[in-house]
Amino acid sequence: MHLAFDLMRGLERALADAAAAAGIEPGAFEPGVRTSDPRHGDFQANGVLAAAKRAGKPPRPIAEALVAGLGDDIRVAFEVSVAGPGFINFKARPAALLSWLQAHRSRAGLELGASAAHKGETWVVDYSSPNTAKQMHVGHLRSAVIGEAISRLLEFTGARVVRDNHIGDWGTQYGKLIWACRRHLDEAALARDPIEEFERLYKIGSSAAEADPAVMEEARAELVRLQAGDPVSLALWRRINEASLAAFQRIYDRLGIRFDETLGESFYNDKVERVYAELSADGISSMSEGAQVVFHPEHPRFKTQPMIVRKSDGAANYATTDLATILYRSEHFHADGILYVVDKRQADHFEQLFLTARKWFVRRGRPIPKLQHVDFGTVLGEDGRPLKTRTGDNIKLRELLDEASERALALVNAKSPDFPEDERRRIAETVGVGSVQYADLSQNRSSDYLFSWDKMISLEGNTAAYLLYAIARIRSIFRRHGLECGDPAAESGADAFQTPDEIALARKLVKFSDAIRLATETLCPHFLCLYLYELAGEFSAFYNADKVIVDDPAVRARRLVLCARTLLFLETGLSLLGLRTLERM
RNA sequence: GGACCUGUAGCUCAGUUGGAUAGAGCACUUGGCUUCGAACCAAGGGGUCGGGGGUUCGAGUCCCUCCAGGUCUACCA
Repeated sequence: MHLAFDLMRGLERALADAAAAAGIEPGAFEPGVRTSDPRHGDFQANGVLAAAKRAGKPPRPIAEALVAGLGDDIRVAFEVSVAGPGFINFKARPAALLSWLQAHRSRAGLELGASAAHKGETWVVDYSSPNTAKQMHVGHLRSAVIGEAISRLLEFTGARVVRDNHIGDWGTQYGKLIWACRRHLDEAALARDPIEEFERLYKIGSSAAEADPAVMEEARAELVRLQAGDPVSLALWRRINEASLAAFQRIYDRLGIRFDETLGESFYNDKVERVYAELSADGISSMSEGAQVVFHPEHPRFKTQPMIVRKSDGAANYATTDLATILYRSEHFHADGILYVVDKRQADHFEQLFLTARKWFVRRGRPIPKLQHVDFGTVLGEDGRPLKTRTGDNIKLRELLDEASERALALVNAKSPDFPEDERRRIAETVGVGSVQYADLSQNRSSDYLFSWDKMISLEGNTAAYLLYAIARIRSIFRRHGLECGDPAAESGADAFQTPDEIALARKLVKFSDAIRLATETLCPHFLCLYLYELAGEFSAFYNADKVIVDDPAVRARRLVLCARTLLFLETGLSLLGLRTLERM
């Protein structure tokens, strides 16, 4: 029995064929296959109702005709029935479930099946993108975590992914910072904690400039010197960047992030002239109040609210570099798509940016990449306001991860006191950081979310710890019985699933492909989280009801298939979300 | 003022883009370890899906309107 990776797609094709054979015009029938409530089956086709409506005929006879026209391969694999007003239900037979699970037994095999979705495409993912000379704080968490998960999902589904950290390493704030560096730099403090020292210096520069117009003027002069390539200014600027990137990387290491490119704003310094010139020559931009701007007359708001591409003082702003960046990504990486994993408050900016870029590219006859703002909401404290410390400062990301790790360590110490200390620490870091990542990913990214230590680290419900625990239990079964996970020998002779809990788990397993497809299509990792949580839940129920290591070799083999695949899917799924997993905890 | 987002169980959230009797977790009640890890499982109560109108075989989901909260709205990113 051959079953494709994506069972839903297979059913859609079979139904389309049956419709053609039944004389329904192509285009008049959209199969509309969805996963369904387990009470009804595994998949259902909703399309007959709409087609019948259009044709002005009763739906049930049409559904029955389609079912009668299905090929033998479908009938062998599924129980097919017509229900209600005209739904077609498909319930996978136990033998088909086993067959699918035997065909998808490795990560490489899953990837092969999934990679059809974006094969041959190049996607640039723009995420994290902090400003240099500052610590990363909670505000930087979501972009980093969501961006990494989306990058991994796209890669898994066949795309070439360019992870680009578009850092803020240029702009007016560097004038003030360098002004302060020249006067107040404390080399000892810099050696101890460079970012802290730069933050201190920036505060000095910023408040001095605010208090004294002469200082402001000097700061501006510093910026001009830097832009002119003054060696002392440039050396300071490089030091700031190096120290900042090193600090960022320490956070990224803990989150499992590694960028392919770090092309910050400064990289586009010499590329903005072309933006000014082309937009102006193409008549896309105009002059208003001394600035070069783009209006969009067809847009209800942007007909009066312009996008400023060059400030009245002649300088570039983020709109300018963002346009130059799109051009670079298009010409240099040949991007088919560019994703911006950025706070939803910047929605207006991206809408203007994309409108402008498309007009510009159309005028120049360039291929237009798909442009999407992958937005996300704010992290809120338990008072419902943006998460801050008690004193009103931003919570540093390093301290947040430290606390997560510490809280997890207290738990590991309580639950597994006999493990060696260094292992307990490693487990705590994996559980703690993973809990932060998972808490963020498991919620719909577009809405704000409430950050609660207790919920996150309580390790109950839809949390990282629950999934990691399921993995640890499966690993334990194999370890205890001296078996290697996924060893074909241990699985040979398996017969079809029989008990209710075996069948329920197997039915959940074969929907892995659907979860990957859904999460990737919508760029919403929480769909994958939800699937993994439900999978772990089905496993726990099965584990509680059916003993795996039993004497009957056929029963043991089929249960080992379930254990091995649950483990594979949980580990693959978590790694696609950017989480590390554990052997034991 | 305008535009956009949000409103689902006491609390925190899902709801596969219009499908069948709206689902989880927490909290609460009850039961389950001499048996592969109880960081677990099983069972139970809890809802006018913010209000009202509409579209259709069918609406938490789409359109209109009102209410409440949030965000953005010309040279910061």
